[in-house]
Amino acid sequence: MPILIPILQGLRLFDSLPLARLAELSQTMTERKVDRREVVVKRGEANGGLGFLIEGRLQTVDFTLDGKEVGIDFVEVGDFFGELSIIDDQSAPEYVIAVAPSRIAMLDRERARELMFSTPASAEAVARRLAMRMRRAARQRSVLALPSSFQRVCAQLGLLTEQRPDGQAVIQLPPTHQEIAIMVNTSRETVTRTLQFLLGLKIVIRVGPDLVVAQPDTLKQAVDGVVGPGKG
Amino acid sequence: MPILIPILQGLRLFDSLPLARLAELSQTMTERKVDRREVVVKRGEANGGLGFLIEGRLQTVDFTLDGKEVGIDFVEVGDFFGELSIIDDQSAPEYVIAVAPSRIAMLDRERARELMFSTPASAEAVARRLAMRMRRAARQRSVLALPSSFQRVCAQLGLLTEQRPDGQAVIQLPPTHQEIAIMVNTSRETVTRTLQFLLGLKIVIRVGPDLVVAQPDTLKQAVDGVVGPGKG
DNA sequence: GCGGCGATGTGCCGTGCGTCACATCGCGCC
DNA sequence: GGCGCGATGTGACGCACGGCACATCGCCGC
Repeated sequence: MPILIPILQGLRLFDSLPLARLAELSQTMTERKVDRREVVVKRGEANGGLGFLIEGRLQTVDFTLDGKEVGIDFVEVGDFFGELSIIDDQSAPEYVIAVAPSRIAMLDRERARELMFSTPASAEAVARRLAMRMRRAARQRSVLALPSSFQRVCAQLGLLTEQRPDGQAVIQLPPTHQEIAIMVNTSRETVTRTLQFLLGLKIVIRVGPDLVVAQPDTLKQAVDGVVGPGKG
Repeated sequence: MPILIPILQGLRLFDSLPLARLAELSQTMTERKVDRREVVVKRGEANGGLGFLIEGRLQTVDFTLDGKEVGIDFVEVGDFFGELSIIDDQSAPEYVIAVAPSRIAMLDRERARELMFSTPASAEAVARRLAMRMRRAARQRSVLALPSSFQRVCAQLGLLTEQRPDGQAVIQLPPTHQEIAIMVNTSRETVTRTLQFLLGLKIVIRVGPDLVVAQPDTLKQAVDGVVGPGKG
């Protein structure tokens, strides 16, 4: 099933591509719908293609050496994923699962490789995307390295925050406590307790399904360990 | 001061380059010697060039949000570094410091950018290198996500191990306890105690300045939490 | 030799937080 | 409505480990 060209135009990697080429590619790509929790890419899989997220939200996850799940990063609409194993011909380093019902498009390995490296512009786009992932990974690591669970949860909340146009710092559709716990290497209960603490001091506030960070500065102090349970 | 061409030929990024181009580049590059502990790239620096490690060993480090140091990865001879800020024109995401006296060569930003993206082959080499870094980062993260300090230290030792041709698993010139502690987010004392435990059971053995992993399987069990202090 | 410094080893104490256990809530489905 | 299931909240317990303090060791310069 070919993919509609307007959809392809929404994908960043195709930005610099002439329409004719797009039309050509659209014939070879296939669309797939996935449910929440469904696995899109298995770790260890080789020969996977390049994936594009058209709608929904994906998460990359891994497992620790002792089998516990670790959340790594998110894939947002317009992003591609699965590029690593195409670049270095090794197996996929992590799982990609859907955290919301999603639509994805797949491009086979050979064509993807050609697309990525045939022109300097696209090669640069790929490199830029990898660079962005590296920076996100670095940020995530500096969270993971914080000494106390309480601080890590606060820091992760900081990372999840988006600035709304009206200046409000909001966490839209926050992950479940369990998901946050997995990302910052702590227990679900500790996340609950930390959130209770932050809600109690009105540092963050519940607004419908979203969380609003009412006191971003205080949250930063909590990350630094200045503010916390048993510290006033 | 130009760099000798044979030295440049030892650098992976230049593999596919014609000799004439190499000669040209050698004129514009400068060499620098750095001492142990010296800072090569500062985080936040923009406009840095592309660095190449000719001799010695570098480490990328960062600081947590609350100021503690975090070890991230190593740069080995023949690798390049500082590529992120050239790719995406943002400031350097982390520090690069020398962990051994080193010699490095610098190529200025514009020429580096041209070198990286002018040909598909070099663009691919850059992408491959970024991919390798991503995979290393992923491994490091799966260590950081282990629940207990003891397990993390053991896992880190696993990562530091190299297979020697004679089949022995060796950690050559092991980092100091403090450096290991920084990498796995624990305290120096815990690293000491863990090593004492492993040495006591002869799971690892000291051989001169190096560490030999005598029982790789047992070390793996320690990572899984099967073997450990208070578990026989 | 000696002095200085960084790396290592070890005891002890206090506590943060992982874990278990259970209550409650909210939502979708029949 | 009522049932079931996943998400959330909360108390209690115990121990791993971070932090401090101090001893020791090895190396380098002189």
